[in-house]
Amino acid sequence: MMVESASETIRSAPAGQNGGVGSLSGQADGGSGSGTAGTAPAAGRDGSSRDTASGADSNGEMSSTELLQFQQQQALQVARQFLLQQASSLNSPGNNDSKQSASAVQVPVSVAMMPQQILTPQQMQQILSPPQLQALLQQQQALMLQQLQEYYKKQQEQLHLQILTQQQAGKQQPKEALGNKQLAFQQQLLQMQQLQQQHLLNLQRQGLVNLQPSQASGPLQALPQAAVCPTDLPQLWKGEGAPGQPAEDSVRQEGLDLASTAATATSFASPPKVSPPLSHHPLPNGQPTVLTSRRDSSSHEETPSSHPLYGHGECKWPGCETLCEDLGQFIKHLNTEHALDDRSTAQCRVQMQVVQQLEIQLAKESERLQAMMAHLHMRPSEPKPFSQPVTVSADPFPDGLVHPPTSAAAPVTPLRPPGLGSASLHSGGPARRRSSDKFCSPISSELAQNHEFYKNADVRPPFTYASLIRQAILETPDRQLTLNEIYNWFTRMFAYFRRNTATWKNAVRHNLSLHKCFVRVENVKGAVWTVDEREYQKRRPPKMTGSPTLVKNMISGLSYGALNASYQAALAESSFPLLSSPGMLNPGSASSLLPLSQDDMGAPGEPLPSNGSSSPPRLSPPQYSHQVQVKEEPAEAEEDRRPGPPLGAPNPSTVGPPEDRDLEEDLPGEDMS
DNA sequence: TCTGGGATAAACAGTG
DNA sequence: ACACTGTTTATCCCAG
Repeated sequence: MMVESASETIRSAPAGQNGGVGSLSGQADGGSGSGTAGTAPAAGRDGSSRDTASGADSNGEMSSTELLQFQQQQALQVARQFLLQQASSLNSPGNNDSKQSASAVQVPVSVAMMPQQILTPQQMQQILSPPQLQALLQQQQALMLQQLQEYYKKQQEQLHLQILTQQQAGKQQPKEALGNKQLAFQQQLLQMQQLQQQHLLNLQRQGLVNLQPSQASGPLQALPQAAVCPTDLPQLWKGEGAPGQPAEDSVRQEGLDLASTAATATSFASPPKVSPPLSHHPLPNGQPTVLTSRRDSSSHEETPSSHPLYGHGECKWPGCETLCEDLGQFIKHLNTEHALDDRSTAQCRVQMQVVQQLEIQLAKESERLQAMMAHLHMRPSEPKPFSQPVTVSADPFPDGLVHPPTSAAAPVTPLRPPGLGSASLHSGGPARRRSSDKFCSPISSELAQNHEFYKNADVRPPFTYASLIRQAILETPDRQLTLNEIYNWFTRMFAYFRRNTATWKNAVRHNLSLHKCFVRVENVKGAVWTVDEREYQKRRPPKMTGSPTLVKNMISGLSYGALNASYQAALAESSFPLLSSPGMLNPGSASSLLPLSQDDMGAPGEPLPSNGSSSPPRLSPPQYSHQVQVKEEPAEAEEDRRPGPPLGAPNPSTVGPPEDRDLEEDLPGEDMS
């Protein structure tokens, strides 16, 4: 069974090229880690700080302490206003209210949803009952809330500290001329960046450290990949003038013009009023940190006299890591190396955007989750923690490093993608009876909807090899792929195949050879595989008419209760709109997926809609013949396949659907073979 | 129970 | 000799 695994693994390594995939690896756990870092109820603090800030505005003379507080508050306020401004400016174009609810946010929702879906098989196996599902949802929610709260807290605390330090140093700095307000804001920006980076680093670090077998998949998939990938941050922070850094470039160009920054922000939501914390994980330190001077509460393990940017004897400024013997030295370093300049500001902006993204996503997802839970009559509370503190963790797949969970032993689990309503994955055994696309939603749409999911979750896709291969081929411009390219597609599109390399390649080859729908064409460069759509459609007469069976599969196959069935159905309909916005996709995936929609639309071969509610596009094979009329010939005759009339116009009927066109293209190839 | 489809495993051959 | 590709056969499982 696993004989090949060794060599396969090695060979598939190159496939890693696809790998941009896991840019977010290792963050998931970070979420948990940071979450447990003991943060204070940010939400509450948040509100208070804002209020007090406004009140402080009227102050004329104040003590140094008051001044500090005032500045801090102001900074926060300014920052918030800025954020709001961004939100409105971003949304206004589309006349969306600054209210900025989920719909308006340009956030890769699908990605955002990940945390809710990415679970290790083992974990998912525990979620076979409604109560467990509920628990999972709650946990996920709690996690997100925690993250958000932590961000707030950190921002506030660090802002405070930063102000203090800057204040001290500011006396000797020329930039003092900037004025308190601006300085405060600058500091705020700096802090935000620092915080964000620290957080991300922390997440990543933990993600690597906490890679426990049962927590391979990651929640932080929720991070805005489309916007600023955590992995990109270091570059952004460091490589100031690095070309090819749009965000940064814009940042630099904009200089300190805050208003213009809005343009760079990919999205933003109103000051995330941290969703009314259904906090299952009540944050430990509930102190009103904001106004109190230094008090290291958050994840900073430093002593009271420490600085959030200073830890373990080194500067924690993004990409700095300069060693500083003591706090004093550090502060000096901070003021000299990370002074208020364009660079720092730019970094800050980047950081800010990241924070915004996260906040938006968090708020959005929280909102969604609540709505979902409400719909499902689930109570948003009830922590009901799982055995594992954090069921979701980063998905380290990309690098193919630690992928403990789904082992060959338990390669397949009930874990299902959000949008997938199909499939009959039986918990037992390696996905036997993988729903062929004929029984569930169209693979293309399904794939499109859950692209990110499959890409990051080590879940076996509920499609047959044949359908997957076909999809891979059809996604390419010329509808043809070499075997290796098919391999790459598999690994690129599915985390599962990045990990479980033992048999699938063999299976792919087997399928290519076995199914007549796959035609090997001798190409200049070698042999490529194409899809004979007609044959593919013939493969199996659509016995089932969709919904009934599908539903049955969904429920029985998964042992899910009605609740889960409906839940999944709901997910299938609502989640992962990512494909609707190609821009949110990773370059690679985006391009590869583009054809999908097309495929969905015109693909005659596409199976019945998963929901089955809609009228079956294809009632019977015959109906398809119109497209492929060319081949009435027995499925067997290989030669017959060669379009007799075909050559010139292989598929006379190829008028409509894109695929028909493709078919035409393929046919010539057949001749070649 | 039979049958068909799909997955898996493995043997084998051809090629570079 | 080896790796890759492609074909084929056998077996098992599942669903209809």
